[in-house]
Amino acid sequence: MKNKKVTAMDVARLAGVSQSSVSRAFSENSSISIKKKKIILEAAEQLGYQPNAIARGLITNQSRIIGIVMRNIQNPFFPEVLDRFYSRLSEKGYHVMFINSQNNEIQEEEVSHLIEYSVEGAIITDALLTSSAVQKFTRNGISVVLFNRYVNDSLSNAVVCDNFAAGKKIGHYLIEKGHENLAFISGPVNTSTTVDRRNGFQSALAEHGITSFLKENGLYSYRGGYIAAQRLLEQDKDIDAIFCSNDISAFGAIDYLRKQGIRVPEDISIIGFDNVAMADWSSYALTTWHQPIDEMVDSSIELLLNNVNGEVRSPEIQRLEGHLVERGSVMDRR
Amino acid sequence: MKNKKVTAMDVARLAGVSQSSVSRAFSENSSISIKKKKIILEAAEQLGYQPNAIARGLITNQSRIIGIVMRNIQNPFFPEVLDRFYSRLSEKGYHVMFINSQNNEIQEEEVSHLIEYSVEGAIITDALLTSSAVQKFTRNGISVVLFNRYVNDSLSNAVVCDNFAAGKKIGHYLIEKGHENLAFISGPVNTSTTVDRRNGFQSALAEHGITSFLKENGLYSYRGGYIAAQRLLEQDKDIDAIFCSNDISAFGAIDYLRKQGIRVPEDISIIGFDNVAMADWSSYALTTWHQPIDEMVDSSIELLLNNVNGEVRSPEIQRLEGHLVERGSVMDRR
DNA sequence: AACAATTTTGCATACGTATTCAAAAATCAA
DNA sequence: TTGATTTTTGAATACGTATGCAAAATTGTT
Repeated sequence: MKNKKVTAMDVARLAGVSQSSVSRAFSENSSISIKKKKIILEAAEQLGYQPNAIARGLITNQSRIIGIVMRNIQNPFFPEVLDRFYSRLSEKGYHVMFINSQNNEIQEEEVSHLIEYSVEGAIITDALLTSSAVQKFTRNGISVVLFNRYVNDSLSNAVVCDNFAAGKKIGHYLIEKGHENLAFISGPVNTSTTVDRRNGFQSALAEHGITSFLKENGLYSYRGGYIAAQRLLEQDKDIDAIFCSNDISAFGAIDYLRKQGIRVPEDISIIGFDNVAMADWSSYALTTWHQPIDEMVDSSIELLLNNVNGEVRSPEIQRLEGHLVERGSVMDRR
Repeated sequence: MKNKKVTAMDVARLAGVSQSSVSRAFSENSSISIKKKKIILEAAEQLGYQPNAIARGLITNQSRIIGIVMRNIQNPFFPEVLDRFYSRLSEKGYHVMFINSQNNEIQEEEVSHLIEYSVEGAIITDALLTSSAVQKFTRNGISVVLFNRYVNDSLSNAVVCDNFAAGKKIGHYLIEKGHENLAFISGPVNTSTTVDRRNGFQSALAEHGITSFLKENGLYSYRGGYIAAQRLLEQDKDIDAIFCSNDISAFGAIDYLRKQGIRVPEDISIIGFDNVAMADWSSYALTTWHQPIDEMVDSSIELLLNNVNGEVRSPEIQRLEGHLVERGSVMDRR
């Protein structure tokens, strides 16, 4: 038989006070005498009272929930991002509603779910917003920040790694290490991460008089990187370095090369992007670009919470700087 | 300036009906004429009305939220589990409140959060419940299922892989492949997964007259597996196979052996447990035991939802059968 | 002791929805 | 057309909490 739920009214009766006093005992910055508060908390403990966040949310219009919409949860980069978001948000008293997304653009249903629960903000990782979605969030006073992706439509706040600068530095780095015949394995085309990383890379190569290089779409996946490497080598056997625009596809590319008896980095250098945990595993020892996840998460949350009141501000895109991590997958050919 | 929230009252006014009719228009199994429903839905669309799940939850005492408490989110096994739970739960109309846990036992604060939001159930992965926590959940009518872990205290439902049977089959498999000097890399001691996998392994070895084997704690991590392998080899250079009780520590063990110039599987065979995606990567090509995540998730949800009404039933432990996945890390020495 | 100032507390109410109950409307059968 | 039956609909209410407002209580000053 289901127990009857314990409410503030029950606590009030036991403690000999009013329901509003019980509510004040559980709030910060409320006027209540120390003595009465003590009595109330003891009564609550005795009854096993737990404030009802749903009722509180209805009254205050503050759910204390942040929605995190995440794609590619099985890419090790994103569990790390989720871990960091969770830490920071729970420190600030927020709870996380998790939405596992499947599409490049957040779906109407996903938007509806977030609005239904009056989330106080939404972090969208690795996906984009339609203008209809932006409108719905804005109309409902829900602050949104795109994490790791952005669009130049001036509608959404975003926090990304400075991918262009990173791609450029990677380009210079590979050339300075003596590589001449470079190739690029991208993620899904037209995503801001792919475009910016490739454009930065291209910019660096152009400065060295290299006006073209081979590109294949690695779909940001292990298998995609494996196949992309295969396709690149079919086109040009003299490639001496490949910039993979994420770590997972770099692992796939490395495994393809190894299967062909091509040594990494002796024969072909591989560099990745993200710096996931297994980049450090000695079977890969991947040289890669470290994304500043901590800073990106902190900036995202700051941007998010500074808009939770629904103030209309000009959306901004924050680009944060990562850094190179040298391990063993890039040869020094000088 | 924040927009005023659109409510069912607003829709009612525009549609020329009552608020209760609007509510009925958004509900299934409500009595409302087709004509009126159409008018109401059009008015709602025009105003951008979104039912308020918080208000609904207060009335119905059904939050439609399931809490998922997860540890070790950066172990690739768990993002896959989260992905599957999310899929199944959203199909059934549930939303996921995500809690990233850090301890072997779910914390009081985490219990309080779940109760506060009146979650309709909670999945606890890779962690345990104190009896105090069980009491609180029960008192609040919240169904709980432990995923991948259990305790023999008869208080909590649990769904696990049949780890004992798996460990036993792995033991027989390695011996049948001609290995004689076996070792075991465990997870944290006293966890049900470690204990059952080791006990099953031990049982198989005993049937072949092998009464002891070396064990080291690999902490279910890459670095832990790496160091455990090192310690094992320090103790006995003639080990010819190591059963690692999860894949991540198997990757660490493999990398340690490779660093020492010890070939896997020619010199030492390695077998893991879980069958995470990178077990299939050709740099590891890990032979491993596949955990039946889909079935485990389905059983967990069935167990969970069959208790959402808070009916008191004898807690049960469901053990589901996995299977061996042979790749390239176990040598056939016959 | 009396009065002023401040703090504490309870009453009343609202938040937005779902649902009970009964009235109104619609439908059906004779 | 009338009466019986069924369906639809709105009024009223409750869900559990937070808070405004004013009364009550407490504290401080003269």
